[in-house]
Amino acid sequence: MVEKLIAKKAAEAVNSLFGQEISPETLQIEKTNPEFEGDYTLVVFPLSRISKKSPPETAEIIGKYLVANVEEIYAYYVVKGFLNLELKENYWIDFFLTSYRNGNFGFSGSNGSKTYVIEYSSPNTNKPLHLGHVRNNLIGYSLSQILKANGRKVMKINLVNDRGIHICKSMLAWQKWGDGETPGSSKLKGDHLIGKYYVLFDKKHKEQIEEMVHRGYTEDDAAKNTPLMLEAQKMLQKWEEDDEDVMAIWKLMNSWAYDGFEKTYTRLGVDFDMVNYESSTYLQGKEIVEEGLEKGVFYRKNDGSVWVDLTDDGLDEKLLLRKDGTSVYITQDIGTAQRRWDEFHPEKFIYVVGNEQIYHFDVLKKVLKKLGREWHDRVFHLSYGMVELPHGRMKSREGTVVDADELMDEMYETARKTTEELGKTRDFDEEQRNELYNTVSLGALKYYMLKVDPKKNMLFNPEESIDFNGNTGPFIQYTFARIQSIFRKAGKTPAEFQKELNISNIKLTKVEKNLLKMLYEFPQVLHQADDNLSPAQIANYCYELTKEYNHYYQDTPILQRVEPEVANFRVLLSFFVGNVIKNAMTLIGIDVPEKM
RNA sequence: GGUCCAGUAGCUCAGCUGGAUAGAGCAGCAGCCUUCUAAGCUGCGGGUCACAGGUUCGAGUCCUGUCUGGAUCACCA
Repeated sequence: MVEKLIAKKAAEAVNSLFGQEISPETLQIEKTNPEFEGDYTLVVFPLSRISKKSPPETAEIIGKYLVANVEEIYAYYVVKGFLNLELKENYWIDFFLTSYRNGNFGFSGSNGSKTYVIEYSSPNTNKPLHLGHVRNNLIGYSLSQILKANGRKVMKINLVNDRGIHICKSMLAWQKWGDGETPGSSKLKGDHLIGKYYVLFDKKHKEQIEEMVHRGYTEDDAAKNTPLMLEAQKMLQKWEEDDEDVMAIWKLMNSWAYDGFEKTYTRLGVDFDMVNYESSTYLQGKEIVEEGLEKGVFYRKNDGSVWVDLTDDGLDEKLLLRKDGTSVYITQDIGTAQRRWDEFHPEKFIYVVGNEQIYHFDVLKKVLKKLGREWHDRVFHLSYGMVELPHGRMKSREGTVVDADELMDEMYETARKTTEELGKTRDFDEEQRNELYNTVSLGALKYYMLKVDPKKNMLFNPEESIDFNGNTGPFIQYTFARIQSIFRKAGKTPAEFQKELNISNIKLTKVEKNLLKMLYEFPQVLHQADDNLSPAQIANYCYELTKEYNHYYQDTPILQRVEPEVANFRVLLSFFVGNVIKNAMTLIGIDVPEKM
């Protein structure tokens, strides 16, 4: 990286000019603002104390030194306290020559065996996936791609919530009013069928509440004691006792849910290395609670329940085991964390879970620390914000949930209509069309959701999400497709251009240099996205690069009407840009079409 | 009430560890297809970076306080 080199040399300059040792890391090297001459900027304000001269004078002296002593630097320009350094054009050309053919430019090879465990998706088996899950899945999948690109070993885990009272609700409703309906008989996707009965339960439950309130119950009492609710609780008990009939329904209905989820995942393009089920993990963690009791970091109340006191850490007392000895949510997470540690010794445990659970993960970390697990600080909760709709939050009860499958259907339909209106697919066959509409609609959806910083709440505006112009996925896909069309037009492959490449007389245009600089940054962007666990940084980089390239494409002849030597370079530069776009888009889970 | 997060153009969002005159897209207006794909490009208008202090040569960025919005503080998961 040149920045490092410049910093090192600048430190040498300070040392030899002003007789002061200074470490290169303390120097600020930045990209030069585009409105000024130069490529990199040394901020010299802090140095004027050392030089005992004004910032511009200091910059002047250091600039002179650097041009004289650093081969790569061609010229310097002083603006106020900023020393702008221009590299020799050769530097960029060399970069181009060494990198443009590298199909994995920016990606690190595998470095070591450190595993990153990333848990995401984590659906409930009582209803289909909705928009919130979509954000979760896209973030989780993209992060794992980014981690891999940085050479990490990644273990993607889906922890399915397949037990509990909410599951019993849909089971009960189906049992009472389902009349044997199956996905096959109803032509409904399995998860949707189950969701239907979950909603039905809620409806009937509400009717009963209303009726009881009429008879003088308070709303709260009624909600806990409707015949339906009592029956659901009884069902949960039976489930825990392994009751044969209940187990049979449970297994049957869960299998429907899994079929449905599988289809949604496949369509979304996300996957997992491992699936855990809460039904088999919910008992874990109990022995660790015992251990905590022995160590004296937990305590038992008179009724037999077990607690941890986190008031010294600014939190509250937290229940770890109920008085009847059964475990709660946190108990289970303690257990699964321990199991993941034993199995993988992860470098990091990443949990992609909504920000409403910040407190829960705080507790988890603190409890692990109290238990003396030295790996407690490897637990990282990637808390993403809510997805809001123009009219407020999604609420399943009010029917304002955006269903994942329906959403993808609608996006597909929009992609089809738009594409046909533009007349882009006249020479496509049926399969090619289908593939393109899928690619474009998913590209739009994924980009729309990933370009936003995960931790922020975001607004899902249906009209904007299906927009294919401007800062959108299809905009980037389109640019990639245009680049590919250059090769079709030329009737030559990149390899053939490469053979004829002769760069000795090439003079870079301003935009070409900009493009090369942006490409040069890609590896750093990739590191940054890894550091910050932020797909949004990749998405935004893609957009910037694409915009710059479109600018180039618009007013620079690339293939035609230029001398062959120049054309060769420009075509291969385009190829390089295309490759980086494609690779970067892969990191956010988006495919790019050859033609659109 | 405690804790956490957010507040940047009419709308949706960038702005990485403090640096130069705060950027995109959408929406609005005006232009560009005998030329490599117009899902593109160019231009115009649009800002008290919630507010007030502070630190600093320098603050949208850091600190303190206030206001607004959201989340959370279950023997639910």
